[in-house]
Amino acid sequence: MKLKFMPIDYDYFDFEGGNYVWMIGRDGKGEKICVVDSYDSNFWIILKKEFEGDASKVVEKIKNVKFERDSRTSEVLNTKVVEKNFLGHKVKAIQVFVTNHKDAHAIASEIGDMKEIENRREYDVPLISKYIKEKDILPLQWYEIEVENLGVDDLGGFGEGFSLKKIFRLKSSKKIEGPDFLPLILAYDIETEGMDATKSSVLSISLYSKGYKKVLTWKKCKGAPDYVETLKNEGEMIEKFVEEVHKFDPDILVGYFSDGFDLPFLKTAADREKVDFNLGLDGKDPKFSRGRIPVGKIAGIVHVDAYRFIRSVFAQYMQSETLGLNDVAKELVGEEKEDFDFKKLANMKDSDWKELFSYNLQDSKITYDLTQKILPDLYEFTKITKEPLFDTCRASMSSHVESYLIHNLDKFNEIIEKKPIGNDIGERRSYGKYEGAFVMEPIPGLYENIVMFDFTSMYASVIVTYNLSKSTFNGKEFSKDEGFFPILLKDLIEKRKAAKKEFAKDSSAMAKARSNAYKLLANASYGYQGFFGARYYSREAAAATAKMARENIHAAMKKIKDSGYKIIYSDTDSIAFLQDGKKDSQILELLEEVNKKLPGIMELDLEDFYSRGIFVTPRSGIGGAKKKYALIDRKGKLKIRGFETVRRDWCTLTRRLQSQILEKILKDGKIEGSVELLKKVVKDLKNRKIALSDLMIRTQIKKGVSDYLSTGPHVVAAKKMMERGEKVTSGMLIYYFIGEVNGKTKRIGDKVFLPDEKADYNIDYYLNNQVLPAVENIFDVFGVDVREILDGGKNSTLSDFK
DNA sequence: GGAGTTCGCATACC
DNA sequence: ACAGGTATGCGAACTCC
Repeated sequence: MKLKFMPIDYDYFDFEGGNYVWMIGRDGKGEKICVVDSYDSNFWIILKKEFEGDASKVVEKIKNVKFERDSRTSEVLNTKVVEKNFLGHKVKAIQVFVTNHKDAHAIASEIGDMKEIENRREYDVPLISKYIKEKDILPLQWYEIEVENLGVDDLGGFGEGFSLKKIFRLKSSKKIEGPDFLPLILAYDIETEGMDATKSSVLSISLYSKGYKKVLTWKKCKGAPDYVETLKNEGEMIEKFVEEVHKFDPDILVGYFSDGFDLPFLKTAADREKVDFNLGLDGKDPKFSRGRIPVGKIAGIVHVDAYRFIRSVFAQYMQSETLGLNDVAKELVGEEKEDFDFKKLANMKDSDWKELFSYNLQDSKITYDLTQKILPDLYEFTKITKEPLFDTCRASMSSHVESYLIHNLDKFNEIIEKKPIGNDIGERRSYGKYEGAFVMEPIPGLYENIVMFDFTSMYASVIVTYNLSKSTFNGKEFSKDEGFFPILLKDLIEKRKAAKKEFAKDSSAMAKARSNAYKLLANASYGYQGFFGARYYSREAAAATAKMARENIHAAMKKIKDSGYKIIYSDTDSIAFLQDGKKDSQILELLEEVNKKLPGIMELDLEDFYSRGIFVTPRSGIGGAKKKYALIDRKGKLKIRGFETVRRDWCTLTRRLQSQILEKILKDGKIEGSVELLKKVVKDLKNRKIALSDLMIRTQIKKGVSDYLSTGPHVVAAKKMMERGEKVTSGMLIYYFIGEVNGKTKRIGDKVFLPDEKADYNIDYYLNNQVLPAVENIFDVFGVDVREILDGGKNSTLSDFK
């Protein structure tokens, strides 16, 4: 029987000691089907140069290797001697086929360090990755497949318990063209009494999709809206949730932080209430793998935690100050959470329940909208890195790069390098840092008409231009023969260029996502080579990349300088200089001139023209501060970098005042008027007119409270919270303000108050440790001494300012 | 016990 | 631990007399 098939989700199981892969996907009619295929687990043995002629001898020695574990016998089934490449060199290798992939590593060890063997490889590559690579059955691509029905008793009754009835055994497959995949997405969110699932109940569960909304609860509430369905108790509510998900039959079930909260909470609650939580299409419960954050896998439905993908792929390019649902949804889709005061939970009226249900539903709705927004990116990452959607949405940037490499190595007939283990990591980390980017110290001042050039994907183009990678380094220098890493990176850069052009033409979300995915992968590839956990780690390549980047930026700076321009700033891949009355066209000519001299694929680009910019001294008062400046472009749009305005650990009052002053200066080109802005704030501060919310300081707690060597104010605040019985977890933002206390104390930590504590704010602190430090250096550029103006020449007592 | 310095920490830039 | 190094700047903790 022939079918069209697009795999979405992959998993595997054992039968009679061997490995089988099962895929859930859609057929040509859009129906969900399951396709089962066998997988022949294998790894590689690479022979030493001098023993290449002894391949058959080695085969003879290893073909009887057996390994027993957990009443399972694994053995070598077959071998194949093949000419391969490894790290760019031709090698003679033996592909060793074994019974079970779980034992591949053990068998590789069992074979041991024979004198003929140089290396053993690929036993550490996950089964699904190997399957996708070797059988070339890629996620989210269409195939024409030849299948036969899988009988009920086949493969040990594999299909037993499946709610999905169409289960096939794969005979052959052929890649074909097909329409883009529009997955059916269902978002969910839960509200609970507390944080401990063994004790606290789930109060309600919301579900949302296009044309579908539902809130399940067991809390009685008069006059609840139609979308609310009230069940008898918590257990029945959870059962109903499972039923609703199965009825809706989504490709993707998505939550926000649902790996870490919603799914495990529901599972624990289901166990506590002794009801089934068989969400999987195989009739089983979600599986949770151990790790820092648990991962919830539902068989046949891709469980997506939108938070994880956003954090690893988008976070560094986003403006949001937290990665909470509210901030992220506001930035990406312009929607916000509703308000609900959780203190009310202790005593809920009907109207409060209605509010909670609405709040619950809104969370699912914005999670759904957010998922629609990031879906093109998720889709492109999946296609480019060729890993299943489930893994793509959870993978770190380094593993995206690595997947991209691994799945493209066949073009180079290349065996995959191993992951570092135990000692390797310690050793790699012990080398310490290498020299990185060049940052020029600016001269503080207000500048007019500034041009900014920057290199496009500088580090990636350096790697390609100079052929810098693990396999092209011979211990001393980098070979001229192009290595697979630079070639694949060059491919990424070219594809990115093409995608960018395509986007300029059709401007679809998908075209944009394609361009974005290529760019992100290319930009992460430099960090990947310097990352101790990388298979293709090369400290030499990373250090050389930084070095050649420095050389190139210096050469470009010299060219610009020699053409008569004054450079005012440079950081890593950008150069800012004064236009100095020259026409725009002359600047573009200069750009072309510089570009002519650049080696390889390196390219300098015009970032923008700015009408003004300000650079300040650092707090030490010596020279100019790096990574701290504000520019205004010709359209009047501000670009503020490094200033307190863009730092979330400064209070709103300070940030707002500083940004107002920067804006005024950059728009007017003079300091006049800014003193008044400051005076007003100081006056309000002294008269206690400032709202406490504008004085709240937010700092992230990044480890366990007891692990701190130095007890900063936010640690003091966290301790206070714990004393009250509030939960403090590492990674959360701690809010506090500095208040007045009696008695002598030096430590600011002794004046820390939590947001709801009753205390007067500390005028002296907010004046001398917040507002003034943030604006002083800006005024200083204009020769204005703020403290002198504020207290009329006296010290900073400011007593005459009421 | 105060002044000066170093260190730990969070956050930003690219 | 889950890409890298370069920077600012606070506040606590230390050193020194």
